[in-house]
Amino acid sequence: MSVVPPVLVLNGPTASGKSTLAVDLALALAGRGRPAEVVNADSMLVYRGMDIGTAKPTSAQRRGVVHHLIDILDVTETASVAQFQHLARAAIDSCRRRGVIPIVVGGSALYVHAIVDAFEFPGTDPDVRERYQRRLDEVGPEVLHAELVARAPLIAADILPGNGRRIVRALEVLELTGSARPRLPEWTYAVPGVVQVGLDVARDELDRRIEARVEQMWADGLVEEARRLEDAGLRSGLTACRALGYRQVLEMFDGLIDEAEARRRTAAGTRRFARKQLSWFRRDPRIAWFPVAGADTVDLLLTQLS
RNA sequence: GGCCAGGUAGCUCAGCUGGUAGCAGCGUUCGCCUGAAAAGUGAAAGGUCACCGGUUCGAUCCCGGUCCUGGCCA
Repeated sequence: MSVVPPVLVLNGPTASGKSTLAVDLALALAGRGRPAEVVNADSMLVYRGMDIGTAKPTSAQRRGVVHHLIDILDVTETASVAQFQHLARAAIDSCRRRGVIPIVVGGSALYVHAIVDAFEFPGTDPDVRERYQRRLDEVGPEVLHAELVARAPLIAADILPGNGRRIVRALEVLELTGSARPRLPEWTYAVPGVVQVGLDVARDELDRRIEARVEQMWADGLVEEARRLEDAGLRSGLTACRALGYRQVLEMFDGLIDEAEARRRTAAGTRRFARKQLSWFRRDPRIAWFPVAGADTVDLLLTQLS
């Protein structure tokens, strides 16, 4: 019998142990004659050379399980949700055609959302974007927001006056399509057979893990890695240089803060990031939550797939 | 032991010699989120103003004392 394999989405905040669990699960599935591969849905694992600071699973940690969409961009390149959506859906399709279960490991909630749900992006134009971006730099978000109000009050109503980024994009979309960007849809899967689970970790436990992880990154040579990437053009990119850890180390290179402060801010920023991830996950009622602690977690997840 | 500066939100501090404190920064909690998302953004909750007594209609702010912290001098 040839049934189309399900798509398993593994959600969870940073440092919750998603990557390891994904491999455990893939191996367990393979052991039952159901091959599985990992599809990365983390916006920073896509960068070549960003290994330590992103806690990218090493080839040893991957234990032979195929991982998709890792190391596909240089740090000078700009990642984008729309592009990622396309690539991830292609990877998922390729797995399923081969009878392989794709395990999507989600770090970036928007990415997961865009991959799995009915999500369409209205297009983009670098010149138009650039123009509004420049204008934002000149006049500030409030003025630009007022201009948006004048041109499209309904769209403007959804965007707070302080949020320059979204104002720029709204103006870009308005100019390109002549209409509002599509509203966030209801939770409707665009891909069949999706099963979403989440890893639940107690808040204080999560904070401890984050602290330990940052400690480990420094011990493993994050500063040196950042130096190498700086030589490779990290600063000239838009997205990669914003990654937690790297951003703080760059500030350190600039003499703005000392090393202890860079480390402290990395941990603090990571904690905040984890909270943002959680608030995003909370919105999605389709995620089934599992405690991360138990050794039987893999078995629990297997029952979700049968 | 003496002198000086302080003890205000979880932390760092602001507070015109009196009318029951600050849109403060950081942290915390919660929300928003469609081509940069590890990004970008909004809001809320936190205080017996060290303690005791006095002056006053009224004291975080004035007076006396106590305790604690940091610095200087012995």
